[in-house]
Amino acid sequence: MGAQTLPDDVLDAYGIPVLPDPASATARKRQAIIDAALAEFLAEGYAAASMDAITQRSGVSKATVYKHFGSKERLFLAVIGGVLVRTYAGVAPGASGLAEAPEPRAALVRLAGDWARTLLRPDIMALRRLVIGEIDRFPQLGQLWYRLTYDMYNGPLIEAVTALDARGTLDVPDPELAVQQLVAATVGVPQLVHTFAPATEVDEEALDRQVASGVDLFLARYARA
Amino acid sequence: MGAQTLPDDVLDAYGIPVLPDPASATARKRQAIIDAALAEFLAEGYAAASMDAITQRSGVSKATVYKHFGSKERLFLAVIGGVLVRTYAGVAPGASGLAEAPEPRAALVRLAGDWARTLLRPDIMALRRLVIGEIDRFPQLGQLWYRLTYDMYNGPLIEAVTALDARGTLDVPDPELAVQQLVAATVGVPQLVHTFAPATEVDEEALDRQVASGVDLFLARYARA
DNA sequence: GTCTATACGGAGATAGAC
DNA sequence: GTCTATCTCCGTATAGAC
Repeated sequence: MGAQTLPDDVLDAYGIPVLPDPASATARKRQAIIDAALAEFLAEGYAAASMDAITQRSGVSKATVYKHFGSKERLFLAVIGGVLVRTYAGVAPGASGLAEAPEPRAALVRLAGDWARTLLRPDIMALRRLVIGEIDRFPQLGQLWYRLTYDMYNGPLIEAVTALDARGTLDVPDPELAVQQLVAATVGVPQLVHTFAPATEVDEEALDRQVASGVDLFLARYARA
Repeated sequence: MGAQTLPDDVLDAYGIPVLPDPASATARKRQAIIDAALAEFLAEGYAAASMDAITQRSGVSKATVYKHFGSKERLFLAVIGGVLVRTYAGVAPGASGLAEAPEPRAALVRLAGDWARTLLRPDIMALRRLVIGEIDRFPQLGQLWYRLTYDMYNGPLIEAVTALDARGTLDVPDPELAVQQLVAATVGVPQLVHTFAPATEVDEEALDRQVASGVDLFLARYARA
């Protein structure tokens, strides 16, 4: 039933022993633990997740898991924290070009749409639910999540909105609040539904309509007349 | 250390035995279990909550808990589901008078402010985090939460907005979406922060500003010119 | 570093007296 | 209905050989 441990040295087609770099062998095991732990934590939550299950999923022994990570708590922080950073690093739509876009409305719609499609991915929604549910036990993860979304999305958007204000395209007295409203009115609307009804499929047509309408809401208030 | 069981029959000042209604005695124990379970689940989450701890907090025996609720799972559903219903029933700011309010903006600001102050209560935020974190295990609670907020808030608001549209005060092509945007732009903004940073105190001044600005956002788009 | 085997406690749930 | 005492299993974590 359980995954078998593969031998670290095998013979190639010519009978030459293939000796893997020992360092990379332990690195592979470490990665296997991380993958297994992530799957287990996402499926069961922190408390119900079992170190035995993580051990079996990863194909290493329990002692190895503890040699690498010390405790369940530290394993959780390492895995979830790492996933948060890697997930957001690999996503990055970036609001960079926004301030120079010829058509601000189209650029905002595309940007918010990309962001919404990312955040609504089932794996990211599941991760978000896990982090929210464990925030009282692991406040660091809540801070990390919030800072990452802020650094990656709100921050650049605030700069872009400020630039558009200075150029006279927009009239935004409080850029930070305005960006929070824009995000809430676009991404926040479908996200709320999918937070409480995870099984619901993302309706692309409805999503486009919600995002576009949210951007129009924003522009109706903040576009210079 | 643990709470002691109080005798069900005591003597009053005249030596007359005070015989409590036996039915209400078991009802009181049932209530004690519910209170203890709620506290334990909120503090520890579902999986980490211990039936032993609930037993000790409530002052009854573990067997009694199981006689009443059968299993940990059913206890959780009964307690959290009950709290959701009771919480929302006891809150109900109600959007009833909105359609007839002389000044729609002031009425909307007051309504959204009341709603925000309710949802930002630490106990309700903690309950919300718990429900979100356990949604993969207990989808019923997610549905219940969403339906209750909808029936109590979004639904009446949609009716009010539709009425204001018919009367010519507002121009709202999609009332459901517009109400979702209004809620997101007002309540949703501070709620997002407090979801990921539970320790943060509610800043009344900032809250008033956020709510008022969200209403203005809504009206800038949907008020008839 | 990695394994097998095990220590040790606490979990959910129940039996049987009253 | 309520209690005390207990069953059984699974949890995290570690000791000691290789």
